Amino acid sequence: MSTPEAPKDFIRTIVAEDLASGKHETVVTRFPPEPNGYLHIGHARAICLNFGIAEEFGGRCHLRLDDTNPAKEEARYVAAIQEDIRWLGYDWGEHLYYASDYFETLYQWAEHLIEHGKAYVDEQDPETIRAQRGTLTEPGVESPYRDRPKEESLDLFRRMRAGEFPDGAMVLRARIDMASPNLNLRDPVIYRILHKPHPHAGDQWCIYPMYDFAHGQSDAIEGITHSLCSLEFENHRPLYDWFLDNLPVPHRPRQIEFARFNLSYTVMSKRKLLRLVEEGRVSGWDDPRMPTLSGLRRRGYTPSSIRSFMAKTGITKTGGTVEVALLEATLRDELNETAPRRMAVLRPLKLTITNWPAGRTVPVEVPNHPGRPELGTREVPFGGSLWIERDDFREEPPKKFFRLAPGREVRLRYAFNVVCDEVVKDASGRVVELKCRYDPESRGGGGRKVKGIIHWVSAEHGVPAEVRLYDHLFRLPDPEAEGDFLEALNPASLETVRAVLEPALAAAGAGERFQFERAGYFWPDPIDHRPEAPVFNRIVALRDSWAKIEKKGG
RNA sequence: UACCCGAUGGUGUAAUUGGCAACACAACAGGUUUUGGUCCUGUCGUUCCAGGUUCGAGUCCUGGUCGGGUAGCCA
Repeated sequence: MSTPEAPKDFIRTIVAEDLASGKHETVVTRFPPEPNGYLHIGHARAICLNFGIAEEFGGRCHLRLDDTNPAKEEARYVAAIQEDIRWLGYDWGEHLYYASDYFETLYQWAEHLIEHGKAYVDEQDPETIRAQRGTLTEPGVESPYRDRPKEESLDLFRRMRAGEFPDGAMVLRARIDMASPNLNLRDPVIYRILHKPHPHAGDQWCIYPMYDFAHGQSDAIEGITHSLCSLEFENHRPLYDWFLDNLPVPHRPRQIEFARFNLSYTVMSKRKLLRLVEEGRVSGWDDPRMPTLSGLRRRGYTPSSIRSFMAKTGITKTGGTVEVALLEATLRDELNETAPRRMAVLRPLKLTITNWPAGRTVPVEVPNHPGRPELGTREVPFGGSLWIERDDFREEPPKKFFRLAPGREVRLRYAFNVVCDEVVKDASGRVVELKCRYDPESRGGGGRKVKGIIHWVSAEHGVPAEVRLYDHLFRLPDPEAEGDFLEALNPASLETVRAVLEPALAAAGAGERFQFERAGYFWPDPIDHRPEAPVFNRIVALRDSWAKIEKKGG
């Protein structure tokens, strides 16, 4: 399942070298999400990287829930995380781990540090500890407890575990260097008291290790060779290595950092996504406009398009913003190849053929994919009463508009040419119907060549449906550029229309993706669609060069 | 005026590790087409700056500029 043309990035280069030099016999990576929220497309990069490398080099990739903080984590996220990773196409086999399963070992290692004079219990309150940490330009101040006898620290630490002290009463700190220019090395807190049951470990702990004291050690326990994380952990690497240097770990992993990525027209932080959900700006974590994997899945994105997108954007240490246009182009590329074509009228306008024999219906043979004849054809019923796209008619056509207008001729795709003779309006002046004349000689493309070709659905046979037209959630490339990102929300990110589908679409099965000709790629909404009440989502629109021409001319 | 990291078209990545700056997306111009889709062709760069080494520098050296990260008992 490896993604084609995967670029050889600096991390893969390191892995290849470590394998070639014999430093490692096999590569072991891990994807370590904290179960405190839903996975988004930013996580997909880490997933594709870690699982991708394991796959390409014949190693393995572990799924590890990084659950060291019961105050923020919930068991319900674990299932969602697994579902998202599987959906993306990756499998951790039996290698499902929890950092919390290592708590006992971690605890023993903490005592080991104390016994070697490399950790101490600090009874100062959080404010004092913070004040003593110093600033970016000034060194910190040593805690008065820093040099207390190790026996005393050991006793206190054991009593911390036994639950003798309330939350915040004291912490265990690594004893490193309060003057280090790297703040992470200024005697970091490694254990805190938290009288809170743990979603995975249950109620056996009331002290919990901090990330820094858990991550590298977990890597070591699992035999991880390359521990890949995002750039913001770069400053933590010296600490990561310090623990490995000072603990009797069974293995030596290496941390390598890569740049996180940003996508234009969206936000990625869990906090902001949560706000969208909580304030009801979207329908939930799986709203098709959300950059979450569950949102993209519901929207209709294919996992392969996301993997391929990740391969195209590559892995570097340069922070940047990828244009959503690339994601969309990647999806279109795939769907153009694979999606069967259908006709659907999104904003229906009645077209009546005045010279069509009353009550007559003829089947029109239509290819399922013009570029792939092997996909066969289907019959679409054609009659004298049709729906066409409202946008395909202009009473006063602008320059370069070559669709229908009074007196103009267009081809009804795969069927006949028609000329518009009369425009019918209602009392308010709104166009409600076009009366046209068809050319019996023009069937299937015979007769005059015309510039305009439009799609249609027989009014008698068409199936009404709700169609949800999704657009970017934000109207600015960088929603957080200025002020509140909510002000950048795109008011038109969802438009729901009452459309009419060609009959064949009524039988669409779950998971089937189609191109609605001239409109875009669509699929039945996985939750709301029912055969008797169809609901389709627009996954992505087709490129629309007429819209560009019109925008320029207007 | 701390420490760490980064800088190549509008965007994201390449460049045989010192040898003609390449690919994709976007934009623009044209061609093909029973989807204004697809497909095809073309256009779009002082490789952050200044010096230096070299026959030759995106790549090496020195200095600078700009951008990002870091002061949770979050991860």
